[in-house]
Amino acid sequence: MNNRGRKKGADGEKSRELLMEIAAKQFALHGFHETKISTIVKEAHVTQPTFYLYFKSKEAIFQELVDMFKGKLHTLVEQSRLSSGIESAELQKRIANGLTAIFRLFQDNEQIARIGFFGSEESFDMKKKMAKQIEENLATEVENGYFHDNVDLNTVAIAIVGVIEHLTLTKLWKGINSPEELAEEMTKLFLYGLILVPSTGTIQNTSEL
Amino acid sequence: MNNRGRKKGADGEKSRELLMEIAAKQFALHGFHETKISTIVKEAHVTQPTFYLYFKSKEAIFQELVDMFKGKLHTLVEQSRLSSGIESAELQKRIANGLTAIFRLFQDNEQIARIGFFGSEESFDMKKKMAKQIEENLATEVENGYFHDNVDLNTVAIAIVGVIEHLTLTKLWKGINSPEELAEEMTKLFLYGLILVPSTGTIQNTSEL
Amino acid sequence: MNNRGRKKGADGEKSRELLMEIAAKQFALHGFHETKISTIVKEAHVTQPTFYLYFKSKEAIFQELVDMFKGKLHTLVEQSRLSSGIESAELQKRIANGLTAIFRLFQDNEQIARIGFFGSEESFDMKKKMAKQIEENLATEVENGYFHDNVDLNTVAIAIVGVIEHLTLTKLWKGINSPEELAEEMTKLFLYGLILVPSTGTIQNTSEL
Amino acid sequence: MNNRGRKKGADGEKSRELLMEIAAKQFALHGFHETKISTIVKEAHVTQPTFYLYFKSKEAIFQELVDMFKGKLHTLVEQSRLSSGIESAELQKRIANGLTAIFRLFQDNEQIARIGFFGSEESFDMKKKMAKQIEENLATEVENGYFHDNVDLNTVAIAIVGVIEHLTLTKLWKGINSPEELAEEMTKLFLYGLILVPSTGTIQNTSEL
DNA sequence: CATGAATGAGCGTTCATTCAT
DNA sequence: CATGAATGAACGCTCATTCAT
Repeated sequence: MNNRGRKKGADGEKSRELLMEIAAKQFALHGFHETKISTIVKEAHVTQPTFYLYFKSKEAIFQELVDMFKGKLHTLVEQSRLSSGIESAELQKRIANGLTAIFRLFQDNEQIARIGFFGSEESFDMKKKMAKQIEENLATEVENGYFHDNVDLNTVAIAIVGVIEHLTLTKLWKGINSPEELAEEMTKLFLYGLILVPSTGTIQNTSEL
Repeated sequence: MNNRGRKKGADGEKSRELLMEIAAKQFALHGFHETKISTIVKEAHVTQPTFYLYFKSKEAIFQELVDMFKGKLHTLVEQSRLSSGIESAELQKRIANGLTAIFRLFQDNEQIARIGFFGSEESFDMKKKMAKQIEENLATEVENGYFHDNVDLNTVAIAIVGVIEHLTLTKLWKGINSPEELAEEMTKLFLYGLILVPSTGTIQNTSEL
Repeated sequence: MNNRGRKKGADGEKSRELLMEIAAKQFALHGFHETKISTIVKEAHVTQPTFYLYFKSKEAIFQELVDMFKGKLHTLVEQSRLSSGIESAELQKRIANGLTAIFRLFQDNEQIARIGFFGSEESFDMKKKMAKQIEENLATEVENGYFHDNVDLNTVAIAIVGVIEHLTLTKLWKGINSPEELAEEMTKLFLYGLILVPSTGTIQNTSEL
Repeated sequence: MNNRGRKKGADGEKSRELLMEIAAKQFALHGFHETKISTIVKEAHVTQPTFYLYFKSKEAIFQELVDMFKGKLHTLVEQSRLSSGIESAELQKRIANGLTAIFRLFQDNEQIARIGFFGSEESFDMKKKMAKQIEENLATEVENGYFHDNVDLNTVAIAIVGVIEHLTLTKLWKGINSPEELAEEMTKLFLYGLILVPSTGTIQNTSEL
């Protein structure tokens, strides 16, 4: 006599999660405007009113997903701050570790990352904040005498974000490279540049930078 | 002083161009799907049928704008190929010039660039092709003994595209830096990296990369 | 006494059928292109989206109606084939029965018949097939020695279809004659023709007309 | 200094006729509502305003074409009345001649016939009038002792119109049979019917078919 | 005689959202 | 907890028709 009219073991929390999962996939695939509630509910085998039982609106569920990513990113930043405090002689390794963590975050949360970092209107803000933090880290390294400051640190920070972004889209999410690989390549590139220093045991042209 | 506020007998070519201009702005601002024909024609002070007098469909005008950007990019690439043939001792300058040209293109054609490079489905393709061309250039520099190949050239090329992309969005189009400035910073960064080489007249660690 | 004037929570199947009914009437009256969804839904006291709740498109509902008629016609043909197998001395009666069945079909399904037989692009095909079947029947009668073949049987078949068509439009659907009446008249006409055989003391078959 | 701005020897009467010709073709092919002014003028190499220089509206040119057919049909009827006055012993031939004339009219004026006889709202009326005249002719033949009246003459008349209509569409306009052939077959069919008179040693009128 | 440019009115269709049950 | 049924608002597009030149 219980379960009357219920569809196979309906469970509010379950439905909600299912809807979020499917919505994440759809938003990641097609963006906000091209994702249709009707598609989401169809795939979740529930009806449209059920959707509105759990989410106030299309905007609401989208924002919830964006916030999820924001949270993960925030956590990462918190942790990285800690680790950045540890003074270490192995500069390259330390930097690579930081980047690896970022790429891993993107790899493990592809869908909400797509939404939060590429599909939302807040993504600009998030990237800006990320750049800011990187800039601060860079400044520390300069102070510590590891990095020169011949290039504008904000520009460098923005460049790093741009590279992370593009490598994630074209390599990481295509399965071409692992987080570790990408992190290592990036680190080498940003640390030492492309120039081939003639090992004539003499002075090189980095001086005039 | 004639023709003021005239609706009938106006200049067709002008109407067409006006519509394109407004459409470009709208597409750049809101993307394809969120741009409404009704908005475009309202801003152009014409009615909807007038739009269809000049464009077959919403898709058609969008593609026309995308193609405009593709054309400009193609022209740029053509020219850069020529100049890249000229062997020059001033490597840094040469690279900076190439980047300056790209940033200038983006600066002078902001709207269609937004559409073609950021808003269209072809944008991925265009970036891929751009990366490919950059990779080829890098390979030449390696052969010529200017660059090392300690990092995967394709990864570098993709990184460069990512940096151009992000700097354009966050610096160039915000009016913070000029094409020349951005090009120079980028060149320095990618050529020499961030590492501060202790000028103790000794060997540097690029060797073990 | 409940449900009076209710818009929400109404019976979906009923709405669907109501829409089909009205659509049938409209298509029959004005043809496909001049029938407007707006008219249909207005008459059904629902809004346009409701229409699309039940039918994929204007084409879809039209085709559904055409198919309904095709089905009925097919069924009729199936049955008539069976009965045509029964050899009978009463040729005239048998033929009249066949025609009666056809006219009854048209009478009982006026609207979808109008659509399928007069308003659709398939109508030509259906008439052609109908003629073909009639031609086959005629050929059998010729073989059986009932009919001569002084006239081309295909022409006769087409003529019969033409007569059915026109009598349906001008007599049956105007309520002037019953299926039986029309069938009998047609049979007499096609069997014996109009000519008056001079009663020169010999037998002539016009007598039993 | 004349002809300034004129398109190649523009001549009002010529343009008008050209438009009518093309309109006739289009109306015949696609019916009234599916024929577009824009298509007509494009094919005539004139602009839309030019169309309205010669015709008040889409309805107007359509009606003009319908009237053309009505005129031709009227003329035919006039003539046939005259010829029907001539008493002749060769009944079959006389009737065939009448039908031939009708089929010829349809053959020589296919396009306006399609419009007037099949596509217009007046077509019913025209067919009704045609049937009426045929009925009168039949009545005369009955009075003259040529035809029996075992079948309702109005029904017969309508049947004849139906046959003409359908044979025109499926045989004449498909180029399968000539007016003469169709007329002869129709005549034989309607005069003598399909029945095979058993040749019980006596005369039967099927012989001379 | 003819046109380039424009429009009012309307059509088929879609989507996020909401009742009543 | 869930649904069947419905809708307001909007969108892309088309067509016959009309000015001003």
